Amino acid sequence: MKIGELAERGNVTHETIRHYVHQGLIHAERNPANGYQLFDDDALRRLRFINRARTLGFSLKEVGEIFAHTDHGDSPCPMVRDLLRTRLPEVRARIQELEQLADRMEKALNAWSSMPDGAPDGHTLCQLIEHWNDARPEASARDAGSSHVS
Amino acid sequence: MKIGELAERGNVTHETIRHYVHQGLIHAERNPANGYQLFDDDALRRLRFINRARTLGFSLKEVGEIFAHTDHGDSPCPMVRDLLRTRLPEVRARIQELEQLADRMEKALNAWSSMPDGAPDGHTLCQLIEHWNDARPEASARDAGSSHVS
DNA sequence: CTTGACCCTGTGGCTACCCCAGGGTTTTAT
DNA sequence: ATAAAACCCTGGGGTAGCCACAGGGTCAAG
Repeated sequence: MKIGELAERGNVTHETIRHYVHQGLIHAERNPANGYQLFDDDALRRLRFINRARTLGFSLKEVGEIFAHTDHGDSPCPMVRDLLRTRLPEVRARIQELEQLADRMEKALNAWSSMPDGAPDGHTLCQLIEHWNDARPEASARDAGSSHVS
Repeated sequence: MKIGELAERGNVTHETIRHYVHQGLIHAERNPANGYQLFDDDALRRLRFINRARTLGFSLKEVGEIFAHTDHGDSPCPMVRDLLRTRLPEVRARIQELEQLADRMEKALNAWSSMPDGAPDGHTLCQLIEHWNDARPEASARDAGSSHVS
């Protein structure tokens, strides 16, 4: 099948497939007549595998490692378990960070509802933010960097 | 002050400052003798502002827009409120996504604890993942893409 | 035989930086 | 005075997972 059909059957865009091919996750033959990529059922199987792995939080790089194990004749399952066990607490930590962020946002909105906007005076950037109580005196700016919405 | 001092006082690395300067968020004079960047108190004020804005979930681009308003003589506060009101539900949605991801991971780990690894047979990639119940029959692969740990 | 749908390569963009190379300058210690 | 340490510069590449072009060639239907 050609890239468009694979994309449709795998429920992704053709750019996604091109990306996976470029990353070496999916292999393609070439039609020598026109240079088109030709995919077989194994490509579709890999594509669907990638989709599943990604709903479990695996990165493309990790998927590549899984494929490398399998192609080498080794069972990747132990590694997969390990990865998941490592990743789960990270996800939970990320959730906590985001909950704290949501908290800060909510508190700021509440506090600001009773504050005037303040006109710019050449030294003030935004009254609301500058006079807002950070509530995290210990936090460094670099820690805060990871508290972002996707 | 030079970049190192500004970095220290603002609790960021000098690379971060170079990044902000490059993005036009912080302005610097130049010492014509050696090309070193020279920062004043306004730079420090802006840097601290950026740090605070980022703990509230604002992106650098948004900070840039806030600065543009202020530099133009307009109060950015209404925009800031709006941004936060828009962003808060997005953060909450992201939290839910991650909670669902954590759930899937946990369920997979539990299910797998009683499953054999399975040896590679040339058609199987990873038994665990391929025979795992997705539990989200409606979900498209593209939706799943946003469910990642930072 | 043309139009539209499909395919190609290659590049740049997105976020918020980090890291490195390869080189100048300034400060501090001896 | 000088040498080492500490600081500064520019510019480029890397990170994750694609998307969006530009500027083409190819193929199927009417």
